[in-house]
Amino acid sequence: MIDATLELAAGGGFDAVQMRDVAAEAGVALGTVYRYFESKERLLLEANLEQVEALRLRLSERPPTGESAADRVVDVLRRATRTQTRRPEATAAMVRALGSARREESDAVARVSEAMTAIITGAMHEGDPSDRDRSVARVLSQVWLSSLIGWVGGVDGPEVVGDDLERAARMLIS
Amino acid sequence: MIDATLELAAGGGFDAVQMRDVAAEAGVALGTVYRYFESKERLLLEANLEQVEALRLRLSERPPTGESAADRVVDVLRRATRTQTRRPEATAAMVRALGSARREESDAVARVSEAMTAIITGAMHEGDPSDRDRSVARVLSQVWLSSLIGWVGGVDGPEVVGDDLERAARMLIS
DNA sequence: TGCTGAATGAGAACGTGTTCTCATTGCGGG
DNA sequence: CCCGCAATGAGAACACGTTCTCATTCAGCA
Repeated sequence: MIDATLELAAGGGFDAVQMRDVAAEAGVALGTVYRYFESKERLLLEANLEQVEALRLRLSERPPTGESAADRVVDVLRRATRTQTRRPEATAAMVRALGSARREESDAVARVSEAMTAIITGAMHEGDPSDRDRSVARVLSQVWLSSLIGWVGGVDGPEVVGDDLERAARMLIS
Repeated sequence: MIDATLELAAGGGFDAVQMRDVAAEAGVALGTVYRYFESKERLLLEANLEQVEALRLRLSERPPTGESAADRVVDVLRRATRTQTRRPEATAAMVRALGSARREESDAVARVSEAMTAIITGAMHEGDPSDRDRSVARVLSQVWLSSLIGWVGGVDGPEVVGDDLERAARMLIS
């Protein structure tokens, strides 16, 4: 079902992910989709979580390059941004799910946000992050989300996301 | 229509703002609502814009207190946060509209975000903001949006919004 | 083999955002 | 006063997320 979701999302964004189509594409009944995912948002959030975890895996295999912590964080964020902007429709669908999540989906939203924060602290340096590291990473993940919302909403171009993140990272990590 | 929207939103959040009810409450036909607001999101975004402009007005009448730029910015952000968290349902409705806006509403999203950024640069000091000021304000408005999304989505408590903003402001403005 | 209960399939049904149709109203120009 | 026309009212109609119903399948078990 998640594969079907990603495929439909990549094709036409949020609106193209229609629950009936997800069910058909996955070869199950509509009720079965709702047995496992309580809403369309959750379905997209779980798909998003898979993507973020995949990113985390790729990063652990091929760690970020860069001399300073700031450089490494910028590298990670730009790589992530490039991955997202390469599949604009799929990203738009998942970001929209993030932005319109209800209370019932708060656990999924929290997992996505924690995964992103962990990716950023991981790029800073080896070992446990300090409190300040965690605060910085949290801010960056918030900037990340808002930038993506601006991009998928057509407010900014795709390059703005990376630039915003780089500026924020360099201001926060000295 | 915007008054009706705000009233309904204050009562029950995003889901309580039903276009038929907005029309009835405003004493117009459903088609008339759609003549002036192309979608439910736009209706809520225009309502949100009014709120943000009202905040800007209040701040110009009663400027933020504080010795340093950081203190003044924190004061503004905390006041704004208090205003929002006092009407949780209305805020939830408008934030959800912001988070799920489509391309057609990009102008409204941009206006909200610009208004917020202007409020923050205005709190820093008199006169024109520098490029760095603008970057800092942009980051803070992004943190503001993401924090509100986290709050209305039930991920964080209301106090987290203010704390996140204060931490971010103090890290960015020295 | 037959029984039981959970999972699933198939599809109807409902609510709400959105679109469409068409008659009515009201106003400015002849 | 009447015409033309844009705005509006009233409500049907449509699309899609969500819920519900009920029959069928199938694994585990006696």
